[in-house]
Amino acid sequence: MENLSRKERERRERIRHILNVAGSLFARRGFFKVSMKDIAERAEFALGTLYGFFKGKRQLYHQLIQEKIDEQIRVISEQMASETSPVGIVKKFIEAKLRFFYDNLDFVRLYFAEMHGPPVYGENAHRRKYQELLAKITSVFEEGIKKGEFINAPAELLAAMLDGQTSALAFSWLEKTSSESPEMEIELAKRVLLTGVLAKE
Amino acid sequence: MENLSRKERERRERIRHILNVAGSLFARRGFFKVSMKDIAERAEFALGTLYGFFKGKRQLYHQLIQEKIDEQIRVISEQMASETSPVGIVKKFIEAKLRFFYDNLDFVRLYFAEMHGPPVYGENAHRRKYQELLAKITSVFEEGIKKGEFINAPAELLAAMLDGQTSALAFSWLEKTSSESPEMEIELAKRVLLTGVLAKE
Amino acid sequence: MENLSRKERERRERIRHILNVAGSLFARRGFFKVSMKDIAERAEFALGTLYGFFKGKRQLYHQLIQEKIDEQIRVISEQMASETSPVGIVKKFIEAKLRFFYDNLDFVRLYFAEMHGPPVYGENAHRRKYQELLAKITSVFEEGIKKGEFINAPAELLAAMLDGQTSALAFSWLEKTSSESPEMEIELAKRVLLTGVLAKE
Amino acid sequence: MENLSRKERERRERIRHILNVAGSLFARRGFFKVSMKDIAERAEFALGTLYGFFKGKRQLYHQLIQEKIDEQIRVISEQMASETSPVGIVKKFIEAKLRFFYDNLDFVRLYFAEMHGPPVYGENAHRRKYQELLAKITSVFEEGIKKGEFINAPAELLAAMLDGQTSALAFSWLEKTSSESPEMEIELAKRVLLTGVLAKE
DNA sequence: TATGAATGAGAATTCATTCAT
DNA sequence: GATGAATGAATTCTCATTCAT
Repeated sequence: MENLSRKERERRERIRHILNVAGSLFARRGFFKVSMKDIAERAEFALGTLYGFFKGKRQLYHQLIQEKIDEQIRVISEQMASETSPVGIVKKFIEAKLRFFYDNLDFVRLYFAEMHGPPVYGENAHRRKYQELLAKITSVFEEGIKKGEFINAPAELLAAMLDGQTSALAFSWLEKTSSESPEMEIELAKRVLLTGVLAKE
Repeated sequence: MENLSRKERERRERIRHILNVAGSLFARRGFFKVSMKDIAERAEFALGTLYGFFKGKRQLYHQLIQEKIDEQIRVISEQMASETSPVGIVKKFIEAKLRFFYDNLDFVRLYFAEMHGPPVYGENAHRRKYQELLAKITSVFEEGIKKGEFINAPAELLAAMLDGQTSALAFSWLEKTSSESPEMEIELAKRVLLTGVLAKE
Repeated sequence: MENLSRKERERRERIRHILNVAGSLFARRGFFKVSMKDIAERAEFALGTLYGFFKGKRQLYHQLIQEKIDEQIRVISEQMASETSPVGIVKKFIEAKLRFFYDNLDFVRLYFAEMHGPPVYGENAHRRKYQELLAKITSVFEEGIKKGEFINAPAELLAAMLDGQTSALAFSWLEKTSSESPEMEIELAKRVLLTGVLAKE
Repeated sequence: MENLSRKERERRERIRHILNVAGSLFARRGFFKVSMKDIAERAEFALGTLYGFFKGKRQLYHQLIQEKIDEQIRVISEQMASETSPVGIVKKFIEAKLRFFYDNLDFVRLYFAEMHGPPVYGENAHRRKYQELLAKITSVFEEGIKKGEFINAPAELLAAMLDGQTSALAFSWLEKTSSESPEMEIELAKRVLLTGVLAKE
C-alpha cells in the first residue's frame, strides 16, 4: 500500500487537497454556486489543471461524496459489528454516526444536500448505498421486535426516525458554536430513542 | 378582504397558479435545474409575463417558500395553541406538522432543500422563521422540564430531535408508496418521542 | 406557402441571413476556424441569439450544407429529367452542375470540404445523398454502354471521372478571375468528356 | 548523405515514425480532430517529446504535407521527363499520378483536404507547389495544341480537367474495396481523356 | 398587459504549448 | 533528451432578464 512512487504520492495529495477545497465550497454554497474556477483558485491550481485530476465537475463532486459516504458507512458498519444484541447495535449506530459527523462537520451539509435535496444529477448511487445501511438498521429493529426488545412497530419507520433524530443533532452543530465533544448528544440520543422524553413519575 | 376587483382577483389566481407549477418543478429538479422558461411553459404563460408577476427567479422562489413556510408555521402554531400542557403541545406539534407535510408532499423536498441544503441565495429569512417555531418548542420543553413532565436535558436539543424525527417520517413518504393517511406515523412519532422504542418488560 | 405571418417571414429571413454569413465564413476558413462568435458578429446578432435559430454549431453547419446540396441535387436532377438519351442526360448533367456551381461559387469550397475532406462530424448524410445522384449517372452510363453509345468500361468509374472533371472546372473559378459566364467551360467539358482531347487528324 | 551519426539516424527514423502516425490520424479525422496527445500516444512518445522533433502542431502538419507533395511532384515530374511528345507526357502524368496515389492511399484524403479544402492555416505553400506542376502540364498542353496534337482549347482548363479526372479515380479507391492494381484505372483515364467516352460508330 | 426575440455574462471543457524534473 | 503535469486562452452553450411590439 505504500509502494507508491513520489509522483503518485504527490498526485494523491493534490487530489485530496482539491477534494477538501471543493468539499468546503460545496458545503458552503452548494454544487451549482461553485464553479470550477472557484475551486481552482482556492486550490491554487490553474483551471485546466483540475481536468487532469477529475474528468469534470460532476465526477469531482461524485467522487467527493462517494468517498465520504463510503467512509461513513464503513465506520458505522464496523462499530455496529462489535455488538450483537439489537439494542447494543442501535446504540453503536448512534455513537458512530454522531462521532463521524462530529469529526466531519463540513460533510454534514453535503450529506443533507445529497440525501434529502433534489438530485444534483440523475445519479443517486449514494442514496442507495446509505439506504442499504438503513436497511441493515431496519432488520436490526425487526430482530429486536421479534425478540421483544423493541416495541412492535414498522421497523423501517423506526429506522427512519432514528436516522432523522441523529441527523438533526448533527445539524444542530452547524448552527451553534460547537461543543467540545459529541458525548452529550450521543448519550441524549440513546436515552431519548430508547426511553423517550417523558420523565417517569 | 374580498373587496377585490376582478382584475386583482385574476392576478392573484395567476400568481397562485404559477407558484404551484414552479413548486412542483423545484421540488422535482431543484432550483438550479429549473429555468424560467420551464416554468413559463408549464404555467402556459409567456416567458416575459412571469416578470410581470415576480421580480425575478429569486423572488419567485423566495415567495413560494415563504408562503408555504408561513402557512406551515401558522397551521402548526394554531394547533399548538389549542393545548396548554407541555406534553399536549408537543403532541399537537407532531400531529400538525405531519398532517401538513402529508397534505403538501411536494413541499417536503422544498422544505428540506431550503432548511438543510446550501443556501439558494444569500438569504435565509425562512430558516430564521422556522427557527422561531423551534424556539417556541424549545421553551415548551423548558417549561415541561421545569414542571417535571420531561427529562432534564438541553431543551433546544430535544426540540431538534423532535423536529428531525418528524421530518424523517415525512421524508419516508416521498420514497415509499404513500399510505392512506398519516395517522399511523403520527401515533408512532408521539409514542416513540414520549416513551422510546424499548419494550417495557 | 405564402400564408406566413410577418414574424415568421422575418424569422426565415434572419435564418437565411445567418446561413449566408456562416456559409461565407465556413467557405473561407473552414468549420473549425469559425467560431459562433465570428458568425454572430458578422451577422450582427448577439452570440446567444444564434441559439434561438439553430440548436448549435453542428446543426447550423449541417443545415447549411443540407440545403445547398439538396438544392443542387434537385436542380441537376430536374435538368437531367428533360432528356432521354444517355448522351443527352450526361450533357445536361454537365450543364446543370457547372451552372449551379457558377451561381454558387461560395458553395464550391464547402462542397469540396464536405464531399472529399475529413468528416466534420460523424455524419455523412450529405455524401450519401450526392452519391445517389452519382449512382443515377452511373446507371445512365450503364444504359448508354448497353445501347452502344458509350465505350465499354466500368460505369461507376465513368461517372466518377465525369464528376471529377466538372468539379475541377468549377474549382478553377475559385482561383482565377471568374469569367462572365460558364458557357465556355460547359462546352469544353462536354466535348472533352465525349470525344477527348486528341485532335482528329 | 549517409555520413550520419547513429543519433542523427535515429532522430530521422523517429521523425518519420511520428509523421506516419500523424498522417494516418489526420487522414482519418482531419487536422482539427487530432490532438498532439493523440499523436503522441499512437507514436508511443511522451507529449512533450513531440516538441523536440517539431516546432508545433502546425509545423508537424506542414512538414507532413510538404514531404508527401514534394515526393509526389518529384515522382511525377521524373516520369514525365522520360517522354518528349505532349501526348506521351500527358499519359505519363496519368500513370505516375495514379500510381503514386495507389501506393499512398492515406495521402489521398490529405491531398484533397489540403488542395481543395479550406486552408488549415494561412499557409498555402503546398498549393502553389502543386500548381507549378499543373502549370507544367498546362504548357505541355499548349505545346500539344500548337503542334496540332490536342484540340484547340484553353490549356489550363485542359490541365485542370485532367487533374480532376485522375483525382476522382484515386478518390474512388477510398470508398470502394480497392482493386489489386491501378492498371485498369490508368488505362481508362488515358483513353477517356484522349478519345472520350463516345463509342465510335 | 402580454409576448417572446434578443442580449451577453458566465460556466464547463479542451488542448497547444511550456518547463521543471 | 525525454517526460507529462500544469497552464490559460479559446470555444460552445445556457439562461435570467430586458424591451420593442
